[in-house]
Amino acid sequence: MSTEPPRLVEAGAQEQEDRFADIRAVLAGLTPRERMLVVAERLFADEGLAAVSVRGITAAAQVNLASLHYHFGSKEGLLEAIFEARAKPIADERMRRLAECAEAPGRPPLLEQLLFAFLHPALTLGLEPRFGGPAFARLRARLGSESEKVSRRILSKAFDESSKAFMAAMQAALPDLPRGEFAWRFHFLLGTMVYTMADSGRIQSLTGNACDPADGRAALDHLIPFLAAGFRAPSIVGSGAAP
Amino acid sequence: MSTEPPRLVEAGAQEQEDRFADIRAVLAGLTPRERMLVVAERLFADEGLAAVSVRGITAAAQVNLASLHYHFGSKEGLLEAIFEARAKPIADERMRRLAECAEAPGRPPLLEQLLFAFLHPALTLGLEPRFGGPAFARLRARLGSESEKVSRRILSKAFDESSKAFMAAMQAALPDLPRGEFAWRFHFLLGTMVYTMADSGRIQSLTGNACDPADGRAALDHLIPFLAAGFRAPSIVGSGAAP
DNA sequence: GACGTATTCAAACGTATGTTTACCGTAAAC
DNA sequence: GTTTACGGTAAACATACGTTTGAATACGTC
Repeated sequence: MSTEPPRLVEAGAQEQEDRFADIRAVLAGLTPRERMLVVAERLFADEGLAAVSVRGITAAAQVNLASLHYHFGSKEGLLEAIFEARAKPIADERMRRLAECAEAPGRPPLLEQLLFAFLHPALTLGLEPRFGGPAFARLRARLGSESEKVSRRILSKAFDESSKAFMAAMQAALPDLPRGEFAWRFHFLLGTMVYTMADSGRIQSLTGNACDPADGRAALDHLIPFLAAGFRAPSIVGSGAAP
Repeated sequence: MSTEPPRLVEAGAQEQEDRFADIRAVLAGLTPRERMLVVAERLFADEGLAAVSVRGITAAAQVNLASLHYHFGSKEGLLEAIFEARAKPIADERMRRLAECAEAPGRPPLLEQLLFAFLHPALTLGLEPRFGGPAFARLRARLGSESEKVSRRILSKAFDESSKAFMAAMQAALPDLPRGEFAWRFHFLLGTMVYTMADSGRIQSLTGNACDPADGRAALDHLIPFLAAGFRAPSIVGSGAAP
């Protein structure tokens, strides 16, 4: 935000206390293209899209500046490539688990089963620490409040299909809930999920680390009963108790 | 993200289809300092902190470039001034309503009353359309995923006191809920609130405008029963039903 | 070994950035 | 009537930005 202190050397060229020391060994075994993907994912998640420069990315990935445009065409192309690599597996896994729910004997599937199938991939997949932990989750959360056009298109492309499939299944599991009410509650579901993935540090600051949103498993354990109860709350527009 | 087409004139100097046409008349009656506050709030909310330049702000506010640094010292100083002007009223109103809840005859205050007192100021205050609608709400939501140091400090300063007060009161209204479980659920509450304030357009894209998060009153009506049910869900760690 | 494609590289291009400087105009205070 | 303080202005400063260029290198194929 404020003017950076004048760089002594070419921008981003020096080591700057290597932020990727923890995965330097992993990075060394990757191709330049893959290195850029991994590094940019984490930098975007930590600093925001606009705050990260292509020079910063290429320096951290230890590749030449022009390599980024050679492989991805532009900074935005790099972002799309990250989503291609990370979001698709999550969406695919969601669809796979939804199919499993539908095939299970006791139909229609329980609300809790659907919530788990929807949330588990997002909150735990791609969290392998060898790739720098929950970087993609934070990036996805951040994209929800970025520069509109770009991010909205990318999120739609990545998640619309699986989200809509789950909305239909959950609606079927809640036959008494009016459509409008259900839309609001699904919106709230997305809010808890995205806010957890963002791990803004706010709840830690308020409670002194009483809970840690980065712990995807714990988050799920607490989130599912909370959401299930919310979804099953009586509707505020003519409830099922109408005469 | 991609390189903007080359500007014909000095950056931001031309009209560019005046994005503030709706409040131009209001702006004209304000001092340069106030104009910058109002304009920057909306631009920050729409584009993100890093994506908005001081030239863009000063051009839109129709003040000289150097005026921004004269009044606020820096771009970051301007952001803090916006929070000073907008967040304090919200936090103050929260505390006022909390005191009202505590004084009411039927104590302890109902969970729903506390939720309303906490959420209503955030979701409806500062939405006066004369200042360009829910700009501050979107800005606050966006700040939750911005460049860490800056935003975290600003959010803490603005909201820690009132949030902690409400946590204590809500905990008292839920005597059977373990502290750790409550922390998670308060975190989820923040998620639904922030995501609603962000109004990312995601739910509209998924449902075809079945609900509109920018409608603070409707959001509250749906949010409070949802959250109350979630908070009252049985605890997953030893519930009250223990022998 | 020579050819052709794929990748890497150093350097530059043009422009945008946050911030500072030094100079004007105004209007109340003495 | 000069001083003082405040707000506004144009121009410049230094550097960061995304992107492009054209030559150099690697590499598998014939």
